[in-house]
Amino acid sequence: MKQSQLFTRTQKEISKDEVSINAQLLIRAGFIDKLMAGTYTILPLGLRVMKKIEQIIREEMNAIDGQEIFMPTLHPKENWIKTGRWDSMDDLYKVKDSSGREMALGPTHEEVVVPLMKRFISSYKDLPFAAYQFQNKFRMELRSKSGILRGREFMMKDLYSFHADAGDLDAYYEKAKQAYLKVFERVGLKNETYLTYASGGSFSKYSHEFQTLTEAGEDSIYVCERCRIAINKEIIDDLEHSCPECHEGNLDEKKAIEVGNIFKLMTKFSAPFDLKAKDENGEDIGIVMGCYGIGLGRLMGTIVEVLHDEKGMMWPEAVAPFKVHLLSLGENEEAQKIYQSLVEKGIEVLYDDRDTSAGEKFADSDLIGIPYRVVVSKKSLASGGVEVKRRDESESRIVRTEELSNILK
RNA sequence: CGGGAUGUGGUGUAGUGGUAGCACGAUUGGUUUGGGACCAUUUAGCCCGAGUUCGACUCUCGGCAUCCCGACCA
Repeated sequence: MKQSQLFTRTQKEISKDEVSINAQLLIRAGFIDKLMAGTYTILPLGLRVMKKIEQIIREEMNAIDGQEIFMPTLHPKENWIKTGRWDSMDDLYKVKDSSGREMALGPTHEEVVVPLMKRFISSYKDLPFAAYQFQNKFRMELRSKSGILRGREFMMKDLYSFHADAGDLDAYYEKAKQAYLKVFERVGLKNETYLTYASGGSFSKYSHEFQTLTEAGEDSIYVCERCRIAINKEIIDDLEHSCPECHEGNLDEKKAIEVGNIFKLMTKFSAPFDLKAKDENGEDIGIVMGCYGIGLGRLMGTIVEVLHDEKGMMWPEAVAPFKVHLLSLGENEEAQKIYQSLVEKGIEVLYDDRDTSAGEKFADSDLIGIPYRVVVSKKSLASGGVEVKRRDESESRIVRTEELSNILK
């Protein structure tokens, strides 16, 4: 894409109110725009990142046999009455239509997915399976904060699994756990993300969160470096301050943000909707469920919090809006040719063809944080080609133009 | 929801009970082109409402918004 055609532009300065790093960088670079506290427009560059994150998650959910669906945002009140959450969930957005009918804006989708599955599950033979979606969730946060890390409306992947018994749920839960670790590895947060024991509520001893270490986080976790796991502070006393795997007490307290969680729901939601199946003997069995969530916007924000320097963002290749940032300095015809040839080879490239100063192009390139910067100028051409520099390295090198696409493979 | 801070062009700020100024940005034109270049040009503002007052951006009250701390948070 030509940068001259991008309707967004970068900003050098940002309102002093914006103190969180993810908001500062994403807004300055034109990835997102704030509409209200906790609600953001995703702009072209930001959406490219979101779509890459989405696709990675989709591939991993498909790999554990998740079937993608898309459920509505508007939910009938009756379903929420049935689970008791119409009254008990205080961050539920309630809306009314002109006839006075009340509805909820979905903060999660058990109230939709469970009644839905009543239509399709009748036998143990229909089990197990899992369905998931990418959907905007609404939560009436009393205090949204930390840029896009805690919003009131946010994109989330939620997967629900359905099983004939707890043992089968356990097995699937383990698969989901591994799939989640894969997702966080693929988006570039492997080293900072810990499987974390957290409170399980009333139906299982512990749930698991995926916590990424960052000062911007709102949770405190205790990390066991040796086992690569952590314990949420909320349950540390239950575990007597020791690692549940190796039972050592040598734990570090760290700030972290919850980027995902997985939960055994058991029959908590299947029961109120009377979702059951027949077993081999024709007897009714209650269906046990698991749910598994990842907030996409929060994940994007977390990547920024973890991977940036004083000049801007540093996107991992897997989620970067483009692979290559091609800068044309001064007038030269070579840049345009290189751009076309890279595009023809299927390489995603943002081409800074704007008529602005070199300094501005460099600054913008550092801010936007595309993994490879390729500079075409009289100077580079005189030294034999183009200058290639990785965003996360300080040294650049001159590459002959013909070899460029090989380097970028 | 409890506490705190702040509201003046897009951003950062100055200012006085009596015509709101500067810088950056943005626009347009031109000169530039290896780290946010230069010249000219144009543009845009006192959060909202009530009160006090001859007169309120300024004082009072009430609201609203944003950010921060806490609480809450599958």
